[in-house]
Amino acid sequence: MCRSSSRSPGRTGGRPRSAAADAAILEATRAALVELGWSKLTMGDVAGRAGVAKTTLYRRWAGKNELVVDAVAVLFDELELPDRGSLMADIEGVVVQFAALLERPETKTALMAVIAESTRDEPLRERIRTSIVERQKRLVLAGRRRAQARGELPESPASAAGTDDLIFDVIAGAVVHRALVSAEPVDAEWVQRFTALLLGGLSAAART
Amino acid sequence: MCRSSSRSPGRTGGRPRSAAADAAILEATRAALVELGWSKLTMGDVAGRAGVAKTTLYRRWAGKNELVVDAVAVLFDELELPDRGSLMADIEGVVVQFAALLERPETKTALMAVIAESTRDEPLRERIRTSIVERQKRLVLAGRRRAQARGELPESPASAAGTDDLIFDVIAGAVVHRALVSAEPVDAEWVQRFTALLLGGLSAAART
DNA sequence: GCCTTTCGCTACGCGTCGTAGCGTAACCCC
DNA sequence: GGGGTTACGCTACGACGCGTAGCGAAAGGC
Repeated sequence: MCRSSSRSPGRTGGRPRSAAADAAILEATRAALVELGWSKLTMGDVAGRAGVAKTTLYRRWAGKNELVVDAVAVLFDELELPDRGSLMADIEGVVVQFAALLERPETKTALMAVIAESTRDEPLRERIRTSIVERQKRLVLAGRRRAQARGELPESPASAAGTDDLIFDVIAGAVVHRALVSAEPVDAEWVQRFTALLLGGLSAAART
Repeated sequence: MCRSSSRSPGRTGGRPRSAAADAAILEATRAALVELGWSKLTMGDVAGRAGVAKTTLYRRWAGKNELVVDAVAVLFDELELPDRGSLMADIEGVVVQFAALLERPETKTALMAVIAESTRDEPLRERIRTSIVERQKRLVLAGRRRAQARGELPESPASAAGTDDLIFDVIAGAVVHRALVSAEPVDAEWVQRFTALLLGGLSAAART
């Protein structure tokens, strides 16, 4: 996750990295994102908030991009998919959760910024993929399997893996676009209309 | 669009702003985005490329954000929706076009960056909405009307305006997410699968 | 030909970047 | 409990981009 994991693993002895400092830095980064946003966030400011020296930050993260990815990634692990009884209810539930997560200023401001930077930074893109994107596909996987167990979707349709990726891009993309680009509220009515659209497409695909 | 439009309109006399300089600056901004990306793009560099003084940039744009929005907005006007004979073909066509536009480095890198900044900058968000988002909803509107004329969609379904917005968020969001977040290719197979999903949802909604 | 506005140019103070060097503190191993 | 090793806080530094001010010159309207 952070630079410390890329140190030579066979080493011994020496003063270990302070885990408390790691936590304080990531927390300070999120706080700074809330107050300052992306462009006005500085490494020196984060260091001051966390009560550590600026050099300590640079010993662990290469720069602002990597630091913010790690600070924000854990927020996405809050997403859950409890069994709400039907595929429709499950989808609506996760959409509402995701929209609420994107409403938080540290999330919305950081997510788009690091994605923008990742278009010119291949290692950063890979970091985002592994730390955020791939981890949350678990939600789609769980939802599909549960719907299959209920009989709402056919067992193992052709090329299920590609379908999971497609569903993920549609759900996450639509919610992000609605919330951040169109800048209109993800309210109950929109969620219901979107879910109905997606569900209609899924059942239509199941029929063929 | 640029600051010049917000000057006192009733003025008279004086040396007029150079339209050639405007064009050169916007072109230089796109070139700089391709080479440097967002974070390494500087106002001084753009001025140098455009062959104008740095002060000239600041006379017309408040900063990097506003400049880049104007430089990128015109690229989205290239999108067209020729009649391809069916709703399915029309959707596939516009998705392919949009994906190609997002493949261009100046587009992908700038779009996400200005959206990120807009989460903390209300005027910038409004500028993006009027310059980019609202203008491209014309594509959804044209596609729906054409499909209705063909009999593929029912005339004036309940709350068509909200549906147009929903379709726009789903299409644009899914393509952006696939291309920039998941960072996987928007190839012919994906386009067909996505279009089938969307089309299934639309026809399912039309049946109720 | 006068007035107004823009233009290119130079220079400036300010803040952030990312690094280097130092002395000190914390920990592991023997 | 030393000795070795590594992290830490602190300070200082050069480099660079920011955004503005002031100047003389150029370009157009009336």
